[in-house]
Amino acid sequence: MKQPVSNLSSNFKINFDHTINSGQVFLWEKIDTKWYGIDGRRVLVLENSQKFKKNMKYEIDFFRINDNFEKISNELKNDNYVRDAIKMFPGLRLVRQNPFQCYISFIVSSNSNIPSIKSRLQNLCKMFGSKKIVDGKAFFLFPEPSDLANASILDIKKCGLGYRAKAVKTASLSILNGKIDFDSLKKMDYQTAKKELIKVFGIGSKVADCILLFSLEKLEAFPLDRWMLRILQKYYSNEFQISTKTLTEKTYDQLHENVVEHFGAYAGYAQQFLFKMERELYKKKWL
DNA sequence: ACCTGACCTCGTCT
DNA sequence: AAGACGAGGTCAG
Repeated sequence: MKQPVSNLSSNFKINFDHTINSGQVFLWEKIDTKWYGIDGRRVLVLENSQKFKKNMKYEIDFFRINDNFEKISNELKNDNYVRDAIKMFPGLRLVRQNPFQCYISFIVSSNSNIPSIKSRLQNLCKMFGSKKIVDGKAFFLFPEPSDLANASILDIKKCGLGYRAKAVKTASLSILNGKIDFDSLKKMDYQTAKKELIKVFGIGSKVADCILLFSLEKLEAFPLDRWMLRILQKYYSNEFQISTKTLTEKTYDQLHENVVEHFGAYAGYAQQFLFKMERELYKKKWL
């Protein structure tokens, strides 16, 4: 039996450039050689060739260092295209985000491109978040649920959210009144947690999957956005039937079921590699 | 139940 | 330089 690789020693294979530039996170910027990122009320700071020390609990958690990536990637490599994508971006990883920030980020993402999403989130932080100085630089932390729940829709709109402003306010209220509780959602199975999320105004199948995958421990979540549909159509026309029409909730679920059957329990990881590969191919902007 | 159009705004392209 | 276009979807009719 092969000795398991120590998680702390294998993690420096993580490539922060690739991981941050993969559409999972929006509030990161590179200054000189360091990445600075907002995650809830924290500012994460990382160097390119960062090695994780035991006391970096928060960073270890964020970058999912304790996932057994050897095992996961071995399983993913059963699929040829995912295998190629892993070969191209071996240091790409999923991250584990602050749930509230992730929730709002993807509500705000609907029908938008990444530069717009980033701009809106930055504006929300500036208007509703508190300031923190790190390395002599000023950062604005992500607002708390109460900050956005108590804000006026008009003020939220000033951040460039358009019709999404109402959704951000009501979704934040759902946190305050307990209709959405992230710790409970983490404990539920994928399907049950997803049903709860979709009850929230502004959250559909795709956004729910992003929240589940990037912040609520559901690695079988596989966000089916226009890119992923294009990818499935392009490389997997033998495996999946993709119609050109927009998916209804039911057809979405059906396709997701087939996708998990094909890619396995770590389908979410597969999605991240495929998404990264295809968007790089078209030179799409990340941040 | 499924299908279609409308939707705010902004970065990018011409 | 101004105008059109489309973007990691969702909701209502």
